[in-house]
Amino acid sequence: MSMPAFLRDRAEAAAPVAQMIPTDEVFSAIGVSMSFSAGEEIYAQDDESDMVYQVQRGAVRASRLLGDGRRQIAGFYYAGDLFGLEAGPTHRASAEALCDSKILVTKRSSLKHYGEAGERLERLIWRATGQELGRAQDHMMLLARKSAYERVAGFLADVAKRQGSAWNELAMSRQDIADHLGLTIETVSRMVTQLQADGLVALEGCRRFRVAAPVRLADLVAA
Amino acid sequence: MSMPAFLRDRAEAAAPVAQMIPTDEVFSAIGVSMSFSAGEEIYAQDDESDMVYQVQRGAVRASRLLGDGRRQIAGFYYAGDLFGLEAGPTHRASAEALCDSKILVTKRSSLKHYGEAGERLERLIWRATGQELGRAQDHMMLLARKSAYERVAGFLADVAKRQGSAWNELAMSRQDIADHLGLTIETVSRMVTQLQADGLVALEGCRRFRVAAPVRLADLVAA
DNA sequence: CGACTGCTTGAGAGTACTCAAGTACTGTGG
DNA sequence: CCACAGTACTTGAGTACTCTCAAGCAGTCG
Repeated sequence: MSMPAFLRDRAEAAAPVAQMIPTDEVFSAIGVSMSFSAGEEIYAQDDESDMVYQVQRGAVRASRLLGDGRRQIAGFYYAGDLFGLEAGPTHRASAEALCDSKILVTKRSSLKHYGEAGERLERLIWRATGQELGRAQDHMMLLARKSAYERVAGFLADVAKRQGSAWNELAMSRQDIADHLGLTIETVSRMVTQLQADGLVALEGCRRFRVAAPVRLADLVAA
Repeated sequence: MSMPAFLRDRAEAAAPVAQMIPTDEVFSAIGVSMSFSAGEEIYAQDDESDMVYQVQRGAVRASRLLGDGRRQIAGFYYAGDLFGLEAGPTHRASAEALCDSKILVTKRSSLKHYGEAGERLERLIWRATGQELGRAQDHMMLLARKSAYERVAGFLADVAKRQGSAWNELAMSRQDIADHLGLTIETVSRMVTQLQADGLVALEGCRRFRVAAPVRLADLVAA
């Protein structure tokens, strides 16, 4: 089964009672699949926000722009993840594909016409919103109280956990990482170099890494 | 009508169809009211999280502690606000009363036994969760990309907007503000002094202030 | 009135930023 | 297959902003 672990967990939690349909099947039964090429915008900041999205294949970043050009990446989303969940009349962030991606889209207000499948998806959406809020709180702690070194360590640990394999690919640029962590691109680069020098991670090229000291890395992130 | 604006908006959005019951009435019909004195803990970090809370009177802070004592205040909640919404098996934050407060509490999983009122409250909870996520994204932007001066300005503007009166009370200490904004208490103090010197706000004592230049303050916050 | 707690102010240190140069990938054309 | 251009990433030097440590000042409660 090719369904990633984090997706399976989410689906299980949503429907602990027997004969469940996997998350992506519920969504694909209702949503429309769209293709986006690398860098393409999926929705814009201040767009109307009655849509919900799920990454089918590829990776997505949700970014928020300030008037003077300062940028913040609210989060990265991978296959199976729901996004565009922030409420309000309009989206607070825009979303762009990091690489060529397939995205499922559905209109939130029309879910009620889809009977049980619609209800199930609605529950999945709310559950995902709650989890997203929890993750946002973790990220606020990281931004508010952690050093650059800890932030980059935390980010790499997070990517590694999500991908769950020995070698992990970074779908995003250093600039994206910097804007996610509230740092500059130079500082991110320096911290990656430092983490490597300290033997916590090993790089292969600049978009591929391996966690070399899982325990020490976990300690650093938890601290 | 003494219901604050932000609460009215929320209730209207949740039940645009005629004969609605105000948020606090829906909650008080189901929830149990509890009293907490200043500083008292409402729930602890890592407590089981099947409860939802609403501030009836007073003010609450949600805080998150790191192993080494670093603290982050995820948010402040005032009369009418729902809190404890972050998902997961346990709360990601603890909540404490900032002053003597009355708090409504209800068990999330038991809402289904309350018929229509339970459903309505459930919808309010989900809506509040979405809004909370939006606010969390705003706050991440503030933490990641704004200067100390802008952060404190943003915080005071936010408090003023919520209270909606000429003079505003700060229910929380400088330490709480610092931990919310990812700064030190000294820096918060310096920035407040600076904002005052620049004529953006006027202080009366250290817990009471007035916005002196609303437009300039708004510009600074938006920028 | 004095002690306590919370807030403000000051001086010096440190972390992350800015600006600038250099290096490594990636893709394109010869 | 290699040379070149363009982009992305890394490294370096100096600066600036916020933190740390320390002292002084208010507001509050006995």
